[in-house]
Amino acid sequence: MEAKMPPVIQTREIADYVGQEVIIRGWVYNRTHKGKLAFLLVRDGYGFVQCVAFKGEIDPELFETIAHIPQESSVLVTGTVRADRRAPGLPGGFEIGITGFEVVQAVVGEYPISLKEHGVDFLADHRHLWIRVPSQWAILRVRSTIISAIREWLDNNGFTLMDTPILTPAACEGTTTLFGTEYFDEGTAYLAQSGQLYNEANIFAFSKVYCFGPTFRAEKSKTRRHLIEFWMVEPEMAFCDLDGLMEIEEQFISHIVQRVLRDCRNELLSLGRDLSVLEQIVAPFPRISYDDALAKLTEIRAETDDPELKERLNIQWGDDFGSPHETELTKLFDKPVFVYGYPTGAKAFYMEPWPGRPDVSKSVDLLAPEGYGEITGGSERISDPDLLLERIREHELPEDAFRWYIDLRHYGSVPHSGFGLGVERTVAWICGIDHIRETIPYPRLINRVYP
RNA sequence: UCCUCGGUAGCUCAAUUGGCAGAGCAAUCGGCUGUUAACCGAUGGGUUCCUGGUUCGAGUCCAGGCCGAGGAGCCA
Repeated sequence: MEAKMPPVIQTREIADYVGQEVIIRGWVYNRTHKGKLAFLLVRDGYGFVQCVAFKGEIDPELFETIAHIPQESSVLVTGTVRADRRAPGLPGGFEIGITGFEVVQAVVGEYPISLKEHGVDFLADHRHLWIRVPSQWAILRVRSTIISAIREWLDNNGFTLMDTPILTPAACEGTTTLFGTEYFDEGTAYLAQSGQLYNEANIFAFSKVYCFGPTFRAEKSKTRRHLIEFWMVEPEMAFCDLDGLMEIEEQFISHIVQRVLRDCRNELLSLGRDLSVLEQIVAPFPRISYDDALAKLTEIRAETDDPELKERLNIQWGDDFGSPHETELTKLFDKPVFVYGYPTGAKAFYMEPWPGRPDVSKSVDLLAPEGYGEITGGSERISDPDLLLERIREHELPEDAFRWYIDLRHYGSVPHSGFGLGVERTVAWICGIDHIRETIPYPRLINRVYP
């Protein structure tokens, strides 16, 4: 009788194969050998598993091959799965006793990324290889799950996906600097910084919509929370006021966090994330007005003995919050907190004024806990055509370019609201990592477009 | 754009007052039956970011530049 080939399995399902012979197709992440005993830590894209070979149990030549296989060589490992508490991996606790071993390609020379520490510049230069290490692999798996959860919730809650253009005719909000590019005979086109204005048209056809795509900001920002190219999901809802907006946001964010907890437990644990912190991220979220937040900050500033913090927290009514303010505010809560009712002057032109207080807008930012800061920004939009035109003129925006946008308010205008969620900031918060550059496969920073 | 700090072996870093350029890891070879970034021994490995200056002598001091990091502003 012909010998049956063992099944090729994924390391994440290894617990189901204890006692069976299986094949793992992957890459050697680490190798160590101790005389007649050799250990390989093999990754296959779904996890990491330790494979063990004993000299004497297998062909001596094969043992030498295993004991000397260079890091990152591609291999086919055949062996029997067994549970062993000592075995590292993801999920750990299982290992494979090697019975067969085939080298697909043996790495020649040095693999640049060792298991020792590296500097950020070196790692960034080798991002194409860096994504293989467990921490980066885990972060990017969480990112994928977050994006899946975003789409899942919106698709299941009556939202229609509307892809808004990436090449746009003019400044959408007139605030940030845009990337320009030559556009045939039409002059300069700009890379989108938001799909919101288009979504405001889309809701009149589909009621609830979202766009999801890359966003480009040519700002010379150089901080741990800024990318030049980042991904943003922007839901927009007809017949929705500021309160309705906050309810949707908290349901949406809660779903994302709980879905990651369900599907990426091992990844989060491998990143050292405290899961209990994430487990309490369930709607409703606390809400605080800009006025009250400002009062709290003034209080904190008065109480601190740190002269540096005192200086950094210096703020007057009308100013937008900077990151020091956001950090101090979020320390007061263990859930994300809504800050609503920002001064009109600090926000974009299209925001509906507060009833009876024209200097305040019906705007709301959601600040993530643990100092991660703003992850969403949204507002109720102006629905009156005359007020909108007035605002466009006040902001000295090109009236012609906004003709279609004002037009929307003439044909069945309704109260409507929307927000934008920054995917990378959300990934950074949920994973508990310091810098946004690790939350996207190939980050674009002010001083980096390679690789 | 502003403020602060940094640039030495493939990587991470050390080098006393200005006095012979060093270590660990990685690579190559050898040893070891439970390693967790294994360990032990051996071998090879340098434009000290660049340009100019001071000095008998510069990785070290001075001037200018380049590159990077952290923070600020702006924002998601």
